[in-house]
Amino acid sequence: MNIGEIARRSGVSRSTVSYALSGKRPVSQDTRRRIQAVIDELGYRPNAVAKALKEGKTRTLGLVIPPASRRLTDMQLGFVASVVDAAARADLDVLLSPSGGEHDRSFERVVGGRRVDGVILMEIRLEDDRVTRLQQSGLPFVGIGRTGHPEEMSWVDIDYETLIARCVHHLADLGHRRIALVNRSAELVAAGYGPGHRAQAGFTRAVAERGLHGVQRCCADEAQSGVTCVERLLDDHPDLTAVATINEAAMPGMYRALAQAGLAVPRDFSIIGVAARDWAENLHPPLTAADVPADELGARAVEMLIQRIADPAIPHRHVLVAPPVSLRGTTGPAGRRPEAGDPGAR
Amino acid sequence: MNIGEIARRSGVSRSTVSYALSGKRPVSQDTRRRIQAVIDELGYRPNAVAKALKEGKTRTLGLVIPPASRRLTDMQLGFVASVVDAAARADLDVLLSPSGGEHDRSFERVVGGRRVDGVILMEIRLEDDRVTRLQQSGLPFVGIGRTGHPEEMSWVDIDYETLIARCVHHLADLGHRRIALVNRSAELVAAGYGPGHRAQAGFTRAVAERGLHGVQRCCADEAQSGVTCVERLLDDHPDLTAVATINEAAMPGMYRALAQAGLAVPRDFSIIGVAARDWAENLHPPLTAADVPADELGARAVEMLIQRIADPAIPHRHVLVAPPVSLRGTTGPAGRRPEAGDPGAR
DNA sequence: TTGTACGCGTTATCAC
DNA sequence: GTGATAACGCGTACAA
Repeated sequence: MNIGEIARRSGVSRSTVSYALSGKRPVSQDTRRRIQAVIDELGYRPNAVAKALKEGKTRTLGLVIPPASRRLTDMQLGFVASVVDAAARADLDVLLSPSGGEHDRSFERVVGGRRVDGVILMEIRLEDDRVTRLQQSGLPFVGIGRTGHPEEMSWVDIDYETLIARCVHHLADLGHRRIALVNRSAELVAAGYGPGHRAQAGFTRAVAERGLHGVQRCCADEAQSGVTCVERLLDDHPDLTAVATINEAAMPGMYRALAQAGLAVPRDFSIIGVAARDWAENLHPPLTAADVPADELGARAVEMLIQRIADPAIPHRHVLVAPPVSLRGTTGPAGRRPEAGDPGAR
Repeated sequence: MNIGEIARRSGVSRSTVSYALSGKRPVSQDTRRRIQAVIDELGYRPNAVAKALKEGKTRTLGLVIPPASRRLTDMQLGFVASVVDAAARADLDVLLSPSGGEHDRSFERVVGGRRVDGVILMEIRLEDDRVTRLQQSGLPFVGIGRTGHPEEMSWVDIDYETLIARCVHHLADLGHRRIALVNRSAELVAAGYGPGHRAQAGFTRAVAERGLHGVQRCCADEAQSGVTCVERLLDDHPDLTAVATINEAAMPGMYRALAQAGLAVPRDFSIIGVAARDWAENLHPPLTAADVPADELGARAVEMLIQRIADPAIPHRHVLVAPPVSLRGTTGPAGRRPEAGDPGAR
């Protein structure tokens, strides 16, 4: 069922069929109708692969996601959803490449095989092989996240450093003196995961500026780890009165640990984070958080990528968002933790 | 940077380069090394599009997902993750098609344009245009879910009818007499969404078998709707003592509504569901549920699809899973609901 | 090992 | 203005 078959049955040449379909050359009403009738009858659709080969455009975007084995966070899912959505609106398809490791086969197929017109990269590290690979391949790409050399690529990112600092200041304004940062997993931070490092930097800076006492902890990206992480924090630092976090997945567990320790939020303990907007809203209780507009970021990344594909020579663009903190009632004035056996803790 | 360029620089013909790479014909050690040196130097990788055109195989699977706009449930995400994962293990890429409506452009591009070797379809309705379209296209496909004419396609599915019946029997065994089914959204059920209808059927049947009093409710797929749905159920049926549900997304809200009504689970009220295994485990409290092995189903679907691609003539296969109910403590003996103002409710 | 036809749609070029 | 011919994109595989 190819264009030659349509041409034969309509009694015209292949090029005439092509012109009739694309409209790039006028074709007489009569011929056009005859061709269309055959097409409708046989249900012919041009072969997208042949078209892609000829035009050198696949009309497909590659989306590199973390390996499916480890669960994606809600924010990551928000990115994926918005990228897929924005691409569909531009009549582009999305090819998924689940690749975390260094020399991933899926990544190599998509990038090396020129299966896509451009790539969107997630979960970028400060030093990232995939970025290097993409840069030398010349394939247009946009990061959701950035490396330690952010000038050399196009990206959209969340300003974790500023946002965590903002969280710390908010807590300090409420009178908290001893606070903790619950970061992403130790492996991720050790691997040079940007947000983890930038959150640390922002925390350290803000804590110093306000003369607070700050503790930092890594925590695996899942609820149970959130439980044990907070349990240990409470044990080790009886005078802790608040936590800031960028670890969405651990949040439900952190709530649970506080409840089990008999601490009411926000009366006895405050908690604040950086999280996807709708996720923070739907948490129970809704979390006071810097609301990351995941859907907007994915759409911006797609838009930037489409521009780079159209003209790879344009200068790199950088979008750094620092959304305001939405107060939803999980932070309050620092009190004294009603800790049994340590009534005078400060 | 194509195969001709490599051939020129190595001083051999294009076909020799091709054979050196594929190994389908012997090539002398010397020539092979010379070719490999050029390839390494230039970083040549065969163009996947040209290869796909020549071979008539894209080495890509299409995955049709619900439109990204409405959030995917945890079970759907589990399907996507396991499909992507299983495909990657077989060195296949996955092309996403977010399409819910009838004549979706993305779906038409993927199916009509022969961009993929096969398709996995999710969220199938009893009457589903996309299934019809795929059947007449001749493109191999496998459903995660099935239509009302299940013989005419290959699928893996969850036996919601049996599972909900099993839930009802479990509740009946515990002495519950008045129970409710919380279904998926009214629109989905009205549109002929299979699981919704089959759950209804199983519920109706089991309730009749045990002589119980059953109520059915549709509920939008999100937490807030779960709250109002349960609130209304409790209002309308003061003697209700248990709920069974297939609506994951509404569950957190249902828990909340029970807590706010002062009902302790499972002392005052029992709740049971059909849900993805790890999701049910991580809920708080962990939900007594028929544990759907989402990862296994996705992998099975991919495996079946790969077989159908290899030989489209093999008979259709059907995998219907009915996992056992895992008791996690959200069901207990029917008591009397400690309802203020209605102490004698039965 | 090499030459070459092929898969399929697009488009420049030529002819009427 | 319309229609047809042929080359092209790139890798594969048969015939020589």
